[in-house]
Formats: sequence, C-alpha cells, structure tokens
Amino acid sequence: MPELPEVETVRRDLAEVLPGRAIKTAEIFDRKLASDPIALCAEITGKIFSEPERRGKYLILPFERFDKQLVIHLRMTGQIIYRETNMVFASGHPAKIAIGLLPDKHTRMRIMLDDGGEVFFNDQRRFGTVALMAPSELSEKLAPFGIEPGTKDWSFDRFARVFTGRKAPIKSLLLNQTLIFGLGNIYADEACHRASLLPMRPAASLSAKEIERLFAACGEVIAEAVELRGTSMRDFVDSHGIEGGFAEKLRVYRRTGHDCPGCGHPIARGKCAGRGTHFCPVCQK
DNA sequence: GAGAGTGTTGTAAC
DNA sequence: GGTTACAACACTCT
Repeated sequence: MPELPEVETVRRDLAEVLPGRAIKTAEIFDRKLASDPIALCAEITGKIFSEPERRGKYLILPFERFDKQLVIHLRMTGQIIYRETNMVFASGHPAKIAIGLLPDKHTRMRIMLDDGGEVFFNDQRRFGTVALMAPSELSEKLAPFGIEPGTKDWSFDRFARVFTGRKAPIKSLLLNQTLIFGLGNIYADEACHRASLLPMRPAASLSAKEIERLFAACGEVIAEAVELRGTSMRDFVDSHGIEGGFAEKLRVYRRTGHDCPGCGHPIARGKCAGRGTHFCPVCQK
C-alpha cells in the first residue's frame, strides 16, 4: 500500500522525467477519479510540469506559469507509471506490471507528453483521487495534517506531545494522519516492533524513554524504506512498474508465524485500530 | 462458490 | 472532542 516511502519513490522517479515536459493530451477514463474530469483535463492540457513535490502520502505535481497543481492520492492500490517515448517492451521484463501493455482495465487516467512519453494512473480498487488545486485550496487541504518524518516539524518535542495523556492505542495515533503524517499500516507495525512496544499499548502508558524509542523507530523505518524505494506487498510499483525493495526488510508485517528477528518467537497477528496488526508477543511490551 | 480479508480516508455514529 | 465503525471498490484467499 502506498505510504510515505512509496509516494516519495514515485515522486523521485517523476522528478527525473517530468520537469520541463508539456502535456499534449490528458484523458480520464473513470469519472469517479476527479470531481470534474473533463474540466481538469482541459485545464492541464498544454501546461508544463515543474518539480514534483510530496506531502505525507500526497503527490503534488506543479506546473510552470500556472498556479494550480495536480494533487494525487494513491489510497490503496494507486500506481503512477511513466512510459518513455518509443519504449520497446522486452518480454521477461522484471516489472510487475507489463508497462508495454498499458493502458489496461485498471487505467483511470492517461497523460500524453509532448515528446511522446506517457504517464498512467492505474488503480485497481478505484479509491485514488486526482484534483487540480489553487495554492490556497492546497494549503487548506494540508492544514489539518500532523508532523511528517523527514521534515523540520519532525521533532521529539512535537512527537511526544501526540502521545501524552491519550488513552488510544499507540498504533491508532501513528495511523492518524492529523497527528503523524505519512505512516500507514505497514510502517506503524514495523515502527512498533523496532521500538519494542505493543501496538495496542495505550499511549498514555508510555514512559519518556519509550516515546523516545518510538520516535527514533518511526524516523528510521521511514528513512530506510525510502532508501530501498518502498515496500511492495501486492500492488505497489514505482513509476517504472518495478517493485520496492523494503518487503524483505519487514520484521513483522504480514509475517504471522515467522520467527521474530529479535527473539525467534513466532510473530502474532491481531486487530488494532481496525487493521490487521502484527507483533512479537515476547519482545514487544 | 460464498464469504471474509485486505487497508486509506471521509463521514457518520457513538 | 475523541474515538470507532463503516462505506467506497475489486481482487485474493479460505
């Protein structure tokens, strides 16, 4: 599932190819994708991409000399795939998606670039969204969100404030985007394991030392996952259609019954904050 | 072959 | 107010 590291991977890929390229045509095949698909496509036609940005799990594509920006959320199964000019599709390509075969039945949007390159928005479960926003709309949109790993707001002070005096399980706070911006189910479970804390522990029960461990674990797991270009479970691929490298680094997520890398005890699975939750019942306390 | 599970976010309900 | 439950959807697994 695309969380911060996966969206950042896509952003970095697009940053290498999009800036300076103009949109020749844009088509939206799924009217549910945007509130006014026809107007959106018309408005971005002819515009020139500038440097892609990201906030939390939002991908933001600004343009040169045009004050609106494409704001994309991949939700559960969204993918942004870039195909360059006259790409020759070789059989046996390692890509999870045969990008030579796009568009396919999951393609919700296609952008053709002036040099023949194409950008596809694929989304199996159709939860993803695309919107064209003015700067004021965008800042209003982003205002409610919390502190984000890797930004200047990411300080122990502000992190600790999130956890003090709250009865909710730490995992539900980690998943709450208005508190912590960018973590999802995978990295919440992984951060808890790295911090040796049970995801269902009430936040208020954490000692200062434990909050410190959790703060460090969140920062580390996100940084490592960004470095390895994200985690592919079922759906995530980068903009070349290639899977991320963090899946093999996972210690607990979707590893029920496997040995805990810390103590060897089998990883357990339960439910916390309404999500499948994976943990080691021995090393996490 | 039916039914549960998958997990993000907005909204509704407590 | 803070938290929880559920719907949106399509596909996989039991």
